[in-house]
Amino acid sequence: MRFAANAPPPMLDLLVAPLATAVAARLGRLPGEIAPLIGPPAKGQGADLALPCFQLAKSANRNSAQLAADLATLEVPGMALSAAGPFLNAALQPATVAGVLLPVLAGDPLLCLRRDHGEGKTVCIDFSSPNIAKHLAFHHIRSTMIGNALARLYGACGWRVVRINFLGDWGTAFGRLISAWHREGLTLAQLDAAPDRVTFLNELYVRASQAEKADPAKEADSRRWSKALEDGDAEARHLWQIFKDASLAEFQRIYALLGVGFDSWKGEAFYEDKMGAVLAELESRGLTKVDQGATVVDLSALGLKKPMLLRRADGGSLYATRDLAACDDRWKDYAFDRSLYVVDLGQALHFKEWFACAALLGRAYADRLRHIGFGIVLLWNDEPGEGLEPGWARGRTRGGKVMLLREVLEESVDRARAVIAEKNPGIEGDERERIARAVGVGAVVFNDLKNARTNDVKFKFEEALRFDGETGPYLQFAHARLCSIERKFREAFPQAPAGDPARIARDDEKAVLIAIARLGSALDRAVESDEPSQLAQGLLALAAAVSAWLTAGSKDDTARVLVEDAALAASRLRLVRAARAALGEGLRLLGLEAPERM
RNA sequence: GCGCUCGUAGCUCAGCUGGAUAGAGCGCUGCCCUCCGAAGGCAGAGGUCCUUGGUUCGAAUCCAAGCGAGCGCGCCA
Repeated sequence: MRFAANAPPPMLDLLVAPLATAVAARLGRLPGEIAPLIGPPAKGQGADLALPCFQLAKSANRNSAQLAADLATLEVPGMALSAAGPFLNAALQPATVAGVLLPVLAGDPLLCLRRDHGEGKTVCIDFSSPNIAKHLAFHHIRSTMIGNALARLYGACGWRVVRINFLGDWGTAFGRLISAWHREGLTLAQLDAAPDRVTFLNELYVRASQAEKADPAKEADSRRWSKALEDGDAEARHLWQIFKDASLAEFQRIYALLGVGFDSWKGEAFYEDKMGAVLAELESRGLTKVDQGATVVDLSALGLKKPMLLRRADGGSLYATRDLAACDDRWKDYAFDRSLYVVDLGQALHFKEWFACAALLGRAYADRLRHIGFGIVLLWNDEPGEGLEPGWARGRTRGGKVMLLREVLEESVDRARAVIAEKNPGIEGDERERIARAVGVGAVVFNDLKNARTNDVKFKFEEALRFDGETGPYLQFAHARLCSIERKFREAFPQAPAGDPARIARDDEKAVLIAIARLGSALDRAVESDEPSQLAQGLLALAAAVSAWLTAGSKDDTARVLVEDAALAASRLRLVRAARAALGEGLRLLGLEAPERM
């Protein structure tokens, strides 16, 4: 069983424990047997915890409704118990919840989003992995930000995290580029002068392809350069390195905007001379055979009907072999306990195959590999043509061009800047620019992370870049409101009293506390299922509770944080702090910034 | 043909690993700013949870079959 199956996380456990202990004592069971049965109640019951009594009744050979009624007579401090048919409901007093949680969070407000079950363990995360000399297209956001979020989520659970960008930096395209570069007599100065060096290389590539179609001699020249590059020719390698450096510099601009970094940039080229060993090992063990000139490995023993291709008929290497060689290298360097490959679901079979191949080779790491698949980006097509209905379609838009990640981010930042100028004209200059980036980028990133990763993402500019509803800016806004109240509190109460959890008495305040307490289990689920949306949904629930609470204060003066009674205000401020820290940390774990104003 | 991912409100999606009357955002209707930030909140209308069987005290959730959609299935990565 997985670790989380019957171990409630600390925060929520603090609330559940007294109930579990009391029930266990009455029934002669262990609290650890009862706690996992306690879950959220049905809506409209006015309860915070619920215990369905079916299983307990069965094992005690009793009627479930009678058992619930019996348990409802228990006395648990700070809780009102009631039976509703076969359910035991527990309504917690706000002050009780506050008394349990606020002192813990005062010590370390990030504790609600920290776990330690990854201590001493290492996870490798292979993500983003673009091809060089090509643009980061919009769809690259998926691998990049899912991988980034997972890296942070694992980190929050105590794992040592190795972030790997497995660059696509090898292939025949480079022979073509080198050939055209020479033919056109280009210089490094010209490349560096380009507004976008990847665009420069892209256009060179397009010209080269067209030229080759018209002239076999040029095609032959490309092939010569490809061969030279493979053979380690100094000039070819030098130019290849220039193309690679220029591409990485452009990538880094976007990674910086997204707040993403990597520990390893070893790409495909690095493994070019390291695949022979893996192939030789497979061959020497008699696991391979030759079929139609290609070298394949039979995986039928592991339930895969078709063999996997290891080497082309012309002797060229294939990327399954490259993945195996890279994995051996990572195992040697990091001795990982888990290794994630954040790659779209279209490649599921490829991963299944080479994972099986690793098992066949008896690799110790074979069962530590996980393919983290995700759905594709679909774009709305208004004019499909030929009488087809408008609808969601894979692929390109705007005249057949791929949508670039940078373009989408810039458009979103522009929109955010306009909204800030309108709603909060007091924010100007550098600060406005910084916040526009945080909000605009955050909107795009959260849109990508809020739903299950295996779903396809349906992208419409107007809808993905809106800032109302369940969006990144919605979370950021709730955070900014809390920050604002903290600022005003410091002005209004320079010498504030300490605050007392016992003064927390409102149901909407309790709802905020419970939403915070549930974040820990959301983090557990996010890591165990490699699913950032689990935390995203938890944060939406917290922000909704915060917004309802704070908005109540605009109609009802007594509901405000900043009431005249300084002791009450200070008490409520402790809740503001806890919620602000939880939201801010949750946003950061997903890879969004949490501005204090917006 | 085989495999993978899906099918929940008009649209886009949640549904905490089997629990009580299935929830949210957008859109629609009606409210709430002399403002602790309306990028917000409250209320309302709106669903044979694709179908049929099975397991179970209990199924949107697990199993099987079928229907429908998308994507893969030997020299690209």
